[in-house]
Amino acid sequence: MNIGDVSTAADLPAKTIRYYEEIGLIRPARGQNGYRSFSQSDLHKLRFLGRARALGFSIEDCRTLLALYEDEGRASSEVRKIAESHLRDIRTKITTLDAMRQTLEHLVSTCAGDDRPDCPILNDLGGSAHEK
Amino acid sequence: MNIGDVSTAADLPAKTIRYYEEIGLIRPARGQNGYRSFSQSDLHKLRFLGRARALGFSIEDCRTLLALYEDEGRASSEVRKIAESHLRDIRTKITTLDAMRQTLEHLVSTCAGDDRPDCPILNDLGGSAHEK
DNA sequence: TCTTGACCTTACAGTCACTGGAAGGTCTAT
DNA sequence: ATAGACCTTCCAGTGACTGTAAGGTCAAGA
Repeated sequence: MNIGDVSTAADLPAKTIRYYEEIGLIRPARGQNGYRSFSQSDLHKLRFLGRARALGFSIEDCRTLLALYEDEGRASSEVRKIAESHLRDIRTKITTLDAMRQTLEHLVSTCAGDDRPDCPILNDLGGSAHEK
Repeated sequence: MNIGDVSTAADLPAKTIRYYEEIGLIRPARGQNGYRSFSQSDLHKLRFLGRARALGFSIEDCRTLLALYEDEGRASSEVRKIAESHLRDIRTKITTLDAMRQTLEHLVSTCAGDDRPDCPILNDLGGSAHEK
């Protein structure tokens, strides 16, 4: 399969697949014409990577997870440790974003949003609530 | 004030403040020795930027918000529009992260996490639930 | 056989918002 | 005079791609 075929099959941009090769996540063979020639195994890895990235794992986590996936003798505790650490990061991000959301929702709700200059959002950013 | 003073006062790294000058968010004066010389107004702007960034606004949004803040004749609808758009982005991010969190929590809970190789997390990433 | 267009290749720059480090100038206190 | 804490600029690196340019390859139709 050429890169366009696996791009469609794995639902990843061709650019991304080339990038994954560049950083050593996959090592597709080459035809005489210089084109990359992808095996079923390559495609399978790309799908694995696509799913792991969709769950927010970093490229380095993906590299480790893929190695564990290929290692028949792995301990599932290794995998679980990575997933739990990532889960903690995600929970932290959600907490941060939720605090932003609450603050912004409050500010937006108190802003008239008309053609007058008075604006609680700018007042808050300007520090009116904390100083003076 | 020198950069170290405003760095402390605005709780922003000196590196970040130099970067903000480089991209034209602030324009501190210079002393004869070439050191940046920050006014109270510069400090005020830096605090504004720090708060806006903490709410997740992009640098370009910050630039616009700062300009609106300085513009006595602005319409609050301009500000509200930016805040609402940003709020939508945040809500989308939270939704995405929450879906990741749920999937990961489920996967982690079904993984023994011991020294055996069997691992539902890797099985899922490998596509076992979707193919075969 | 020629040409068109869809595919493929590499290489380099740009994204976002910083962050790190090197190499050197300035200021203050001893 | 010197030490150390400041300050300066400049360049490179981060993560994970994405865009663009310049060119090579392949299959189908006139």
